[in-house]
Amino acid sequence: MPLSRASDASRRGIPEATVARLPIYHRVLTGLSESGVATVSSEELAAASGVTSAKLRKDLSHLGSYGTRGVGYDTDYLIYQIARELGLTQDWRVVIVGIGNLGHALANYGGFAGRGFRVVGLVDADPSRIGEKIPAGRDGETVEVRAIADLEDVVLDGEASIGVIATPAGAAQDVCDRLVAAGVTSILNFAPAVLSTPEGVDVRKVDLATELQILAFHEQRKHPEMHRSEGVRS
Amino acid sequence: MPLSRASDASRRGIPEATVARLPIYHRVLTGLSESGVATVSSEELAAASGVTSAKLRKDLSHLGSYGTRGVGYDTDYLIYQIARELGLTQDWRVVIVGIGNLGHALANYGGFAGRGFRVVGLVDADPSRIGEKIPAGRDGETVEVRAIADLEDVVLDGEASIGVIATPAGAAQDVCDRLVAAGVTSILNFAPAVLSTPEGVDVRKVDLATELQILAFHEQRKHPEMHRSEGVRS
DNA sequence: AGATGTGAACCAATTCACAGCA
DNA sequence: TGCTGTGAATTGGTTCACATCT
Repeated sequence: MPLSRASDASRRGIPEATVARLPIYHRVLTGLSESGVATVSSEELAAASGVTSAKLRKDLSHLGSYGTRGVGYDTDYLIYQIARELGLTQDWRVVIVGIGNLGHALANYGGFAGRGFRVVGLVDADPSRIGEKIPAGRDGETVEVRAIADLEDVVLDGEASIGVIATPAGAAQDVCDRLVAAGVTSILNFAPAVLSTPEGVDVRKVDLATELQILAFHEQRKHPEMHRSEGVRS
Repeated sequence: MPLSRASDASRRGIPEATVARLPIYHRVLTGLSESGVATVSSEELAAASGVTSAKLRKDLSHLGSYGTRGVGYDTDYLIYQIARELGLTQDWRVVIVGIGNLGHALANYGGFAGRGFRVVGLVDADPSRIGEKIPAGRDGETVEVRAIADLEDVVLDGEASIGVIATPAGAAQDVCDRLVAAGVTSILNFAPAVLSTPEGVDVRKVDLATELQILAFHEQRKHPEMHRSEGVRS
């Protein structure tokens, strides 16, 4: 590959691990800005974000050179640059499928509005929920729950490109297929199921049970006496 | 380091990336077993889990040699081995703090019971919720919501070692400190806040807004024409 | 002086490709 | 023959340490 040439650290290819941390920096910086902090050093921002300063600087270096040597980073300028890189300056239209407790929690999660995400549609399979108005976003706006049969219309009318699946596992693949067919190209999946999608559609999975199991694994290792002494042949 | 010697791939040090995938294999295998599948090849299990077969085999090799060459893996035996490695054979006692929609969703999430997790306590700061009985686990059992002031008692009485934080960001660090002081050594944090904990306490973070932002980043890259053509000096 | 930005060294994870066993 | 298990090669990510710039 040609490697293009020279300087340009920004264009093309920010490491995935870095992308996963940018939202944290963005949130921490927003908090600092609201507290009136105009400038931060990599040391300070790193500590507040729970990473090392070397990692933070390397991460930011992938976006460009936005710091000042001997001084640090301008809080608001850095917020803007990260937001731009993440695409937070656009507004992303999101449809949530499955309005149980989890879908409900997602719908009125405060962190979406103000970060470029707008919930434009809610869909549920339970007929008794249809028509229910759910507060979405920070202010008093509400979104009405519509029938699962209308899923395609909800996506098209709302011009949504992101779908959130908060249904039981059994329904997830079908919902996924329909979301994709209606034009959704990014999916956040909370159902404990492995989804298959065509090329070009991104899926991220959040699995509550998995997270607990990972914790349990480490927890177990902290208490060696509990090892149900297995195998190893005596 | 001495490397102990020979064979023993299992004891000490399963890679973190492998640990994160074991719960998926476990769930997929459970599904296969319920469908009457007695044997799987790495190819089949990998496809069903959304990974490559080489990765799957490498992952499983860290637990030991539980497959049969030319044949594959015995479904139930592999389920058991993964469960044992993850500590799913013990019962983990979990306290959930913050019983909003999210906490509610977590409390009656079906995937916990039957995987070794038992919700032994629910705590909320809202006085109007105290005393409410929430169904937890697969059967009809309920757990009563108790006051935030009782947090320490709930942890101690329930002998919980795992805490789940589903409070607003502002309350998270305080709740975390109190959980740790009461003896919790593993924490699953849903609040959008960076927690600091003493050595020896594990924290995993699940951040809904972060996940969406990562999706948005990739979504943005799919539509280059939308780039708000910035900088690069003309 | 005091911080950033970054090459170089290091470590972890993935992929390749095949030896070895049922 | 067919599939597992694993060294070797590769890729990706983190840490170190310092040259560089304000």
